[in-house]
Amino acid sequence: MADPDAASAALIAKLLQEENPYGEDVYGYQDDSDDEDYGRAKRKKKKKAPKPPKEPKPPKEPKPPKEPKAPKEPKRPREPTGDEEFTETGRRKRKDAGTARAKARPWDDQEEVKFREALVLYGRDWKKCAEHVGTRDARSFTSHAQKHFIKLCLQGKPLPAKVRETGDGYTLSGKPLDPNSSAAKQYGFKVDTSFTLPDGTRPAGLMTAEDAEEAEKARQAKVAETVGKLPVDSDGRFKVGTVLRKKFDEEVERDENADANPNVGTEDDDSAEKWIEGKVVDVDKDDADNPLPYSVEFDDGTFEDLAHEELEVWVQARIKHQKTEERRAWEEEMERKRSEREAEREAKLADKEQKAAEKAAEKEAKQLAKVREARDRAAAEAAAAEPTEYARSRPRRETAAVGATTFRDAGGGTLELHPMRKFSPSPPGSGVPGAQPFKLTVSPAAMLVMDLHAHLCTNEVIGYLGGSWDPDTKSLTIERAFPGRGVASGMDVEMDPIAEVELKSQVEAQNMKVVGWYHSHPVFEPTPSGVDINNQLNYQRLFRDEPVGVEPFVGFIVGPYDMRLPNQVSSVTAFCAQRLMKAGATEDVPFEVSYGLSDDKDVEPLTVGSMAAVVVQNKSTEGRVNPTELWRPFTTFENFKPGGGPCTKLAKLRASLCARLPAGMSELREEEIMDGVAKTIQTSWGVDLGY
DNA sequence: CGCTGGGTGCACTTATCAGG
DNA sequence: CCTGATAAGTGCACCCAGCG
Repeated sequence: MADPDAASAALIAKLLQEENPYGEDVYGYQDDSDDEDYGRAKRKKKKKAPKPPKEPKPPKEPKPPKEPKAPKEPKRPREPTGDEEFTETGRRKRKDAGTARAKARPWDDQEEVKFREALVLYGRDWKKCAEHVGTRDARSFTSHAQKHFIKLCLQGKPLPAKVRETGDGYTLSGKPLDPNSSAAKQYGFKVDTSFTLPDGTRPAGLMTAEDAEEAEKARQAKVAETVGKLPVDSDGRFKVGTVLRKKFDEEVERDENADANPNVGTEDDDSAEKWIEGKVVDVDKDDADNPLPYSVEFDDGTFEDLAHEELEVWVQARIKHQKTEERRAWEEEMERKRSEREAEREAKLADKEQKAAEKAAEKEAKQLAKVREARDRAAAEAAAAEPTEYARSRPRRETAAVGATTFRDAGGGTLELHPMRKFSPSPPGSGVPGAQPFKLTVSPAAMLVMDLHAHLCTNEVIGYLGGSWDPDTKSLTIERAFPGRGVASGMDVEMDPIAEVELKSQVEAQNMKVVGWYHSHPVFEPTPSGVDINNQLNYQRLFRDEPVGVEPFVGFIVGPYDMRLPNQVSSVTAFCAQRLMKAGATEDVPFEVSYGLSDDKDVEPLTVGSMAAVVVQNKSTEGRVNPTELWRPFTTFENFKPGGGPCTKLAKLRASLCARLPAGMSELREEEIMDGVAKTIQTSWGVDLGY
């Protein structure tokens, strides 16, 4: 797996541990805008002296940013007065158990309509909202709204604009919703249970309470196990024969590695230390006052008398050392397996090539034989006609090796991500050396389908991009994306060969050319891997426009669920590849391709259809995304600071696609399209999204 | 019986006013 | 301007009824 991913997830996990995004008061509830009215209305019932009403204060200037309030010490809960009972969480238990209560009455359709209207009209002014409904008081209204908001959050639907004026969060107050609050929990903020780091752990932010509990239990079990490994007898004494290691601190050179590579944790910094085995050869059991009752013989022939504590430290150190070695072995094993798979894959590829080459060679040989035969015959005839001189001096054709080496050497093709280089700032397609070889324009329709496709699968997805190439202006236009059925294998995708052919004919059926391909990096950055670069080079070669000397073919990578994204919008990068010479060796380098968006006015029915189709196409895909799962427990991640409430994958999808809709589209239309996508997911996948 | 949704008590916080 | 009183708002946990 990609290291950057692991590293970043770990980073986030750490961040989350360090600062709970919900722990601090995100904002001090300072709604400056329209408080006056609000407050006055509230106060009306208080009889005021018939003072001349104060002239309405001018709209308050935005208050100077509040000084960070001195950390309020949490108020002491009232002293327990005796027989009061507390919940496990420290709350006082309710006393209303068994008391009579108002009859619950479901919200009927009319009330529901009024409810929605009220939110649109009055936002969080609950009094006015309740008045608008007419048949409910403010308390009922807020109760209903609380749950309504949570559902909107789950579905990724936006709050009404008027509500957002007083806060983006999906709570009554506008603060970010806490997915672990019991109010939210019962509405099923299910944490993505499939997302694990390469070492099998989960980032802290994605742990459920149960997960965390389990992890803690496991940790404690491990501690117990470690302690249990101390080789002591029933009296707590080290046994004779106990194997120890001794650390020779004086020989330890603080190696530069530790400094040069800060990623090497302190846990491993004993790698440079020297260890030597030793054995307890005698224990002075008789004299309880002897401070150094243990006689130890080390493998270098030295003896030492030691205290119990020293031995314990050493044994613990030894266990720890073994652990790190185990880990190292595990990592090596993983690496070995990975390269094995890689080699296997490459061998397969090479095999394929070889077979193709053999076939081609065979064909060539046959043709050659034919030609030879004809030539020999002609020569024989000529020789018969003319003396042998010509036959002997006639130029001979070297039989070239006809191994169609369309694939590169095995040196490339790793799964490591390669940083992309940038073209020179000269205009794309200008022909200036170093400039981007063509102009690239992408339609929102293509972006929508690509992004949607990537959001639907936890595995990598793959597809083609159809459009046109204008050699005169050197502009490449991508009009539509054609989602393929991917055969995902780990981090690498290949397209089902049959689907590939189908897909090509689909593109052609719409009078387009294949001008690019796309794939996704579900949870890591959209930077091409060696395999991606390889693929791209092969494609480029295949689609080369020889007369113009340009390879009008571009690769897109979509990164939908990278935890590091600053907001909900996926990152999408375009790249092409070049083979460069470097110190006599070739190096294949990805270049970032800049692109513009065509200014469509609306989303055509055809695009809506494509989006529906890709949803349906993936309904029984193995790595199908669970849309109601949490993508991450926060919405924004700016300057490494998590912000906002929980974000489900559905919310992520909606928001990301929304950002790709043609500019200037009405909110109503946006919602219509997004609701359409969500509903398609709901019906075709058979999941309840509450739409 | 478990799930869903309406309703409410508790323990606060926040905004505002009146009186000093 | 400060301060205490007070109304209203808030988050949350929990209760309860209806439903499949």
